[in-house]
Amino acid sequence: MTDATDAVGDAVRNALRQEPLDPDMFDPVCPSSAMPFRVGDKWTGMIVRCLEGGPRRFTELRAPLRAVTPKVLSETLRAMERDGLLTRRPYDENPPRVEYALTPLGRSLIPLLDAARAWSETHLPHLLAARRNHRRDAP
Amino acid sequence: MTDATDAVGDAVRNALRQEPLDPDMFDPVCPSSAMPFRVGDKWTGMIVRCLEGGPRRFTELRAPLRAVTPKVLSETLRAMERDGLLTRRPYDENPPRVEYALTPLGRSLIPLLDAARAWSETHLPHLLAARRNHRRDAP
DNA sequence: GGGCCCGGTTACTTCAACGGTATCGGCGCT
DNA sequence: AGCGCCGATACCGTTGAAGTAACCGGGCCC
Repeated sequence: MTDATDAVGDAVRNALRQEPLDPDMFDPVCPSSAMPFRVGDKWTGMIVRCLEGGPRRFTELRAPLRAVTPKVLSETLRAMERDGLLTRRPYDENPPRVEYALTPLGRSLIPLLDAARAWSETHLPHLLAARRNHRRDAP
Repeated sequence: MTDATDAVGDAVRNALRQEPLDPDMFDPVCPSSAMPFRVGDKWTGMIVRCLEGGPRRFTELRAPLRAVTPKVLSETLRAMERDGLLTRRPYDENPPRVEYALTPLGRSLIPLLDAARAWSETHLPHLLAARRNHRRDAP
């Protein structure tokens, strides 16, 4: 039996903050290996996608970015903060809580990511087919 | 990424066999250091721009891409050929002549490059300013 | 026969990104 | 007392892209 304050807290949380990120939101096969473009560092584009729906904390980001180690995630977040793509906001609580949120500048990358994804949906199969044929033609 | 596209462009170029590429068509300061995205390898985007107006030969490409060494240019071109982004066409002449031309797949990247350039024109100054401020705030 | 030109190739080195493992500090819980 | 949570940081190793320097083959011209 949950008590009323907890229910309110959950409601607020769900209003301000979304459902957990899908751990499978990124296809482990596709990313940097095949797509002929990249936004920022290896993880930048995926982080923007994760923050698209609202702020997230460090460990929330680790779920969908399963392969990323805390070191690399921390480095990438810092670089993005330095470039004004996101803000880092620590809360004085315990256990510690830090929230990362996109700035308008960070959000401005979203159309670019959309364009890249659209390109991939249309053309990436051609690219991969060309790659396969080439291997067959000139080994 | 600055370039030397002029609206007069394609018709004239295709009819007359184009003018030499402008050796200064790429800003040596801007490219990989600042822009938060890349198309393919370091040089791929610039090569697409160079071939946008029609086929070019190896040494023609070396003029605008001043920093590129023959090794890297050769590697990049072969990777792009493998991926179906361009075709390589050697002529049986002498001195040897080889022409590289974009395929439709390669051309399909142009809108993406345009979007990236548009982003840069609008937002890159903000990013650079944020980077400067950050250095000032937390040294 | 000794240059030159074009379109490369080969061998070696450098450098930054990325990754792995281990550890920390502060607090609360049992 | 000891453990675990969260958000990191330190140290070190690997990898792969990129750069440097030198050379090559084959015609052509002097």
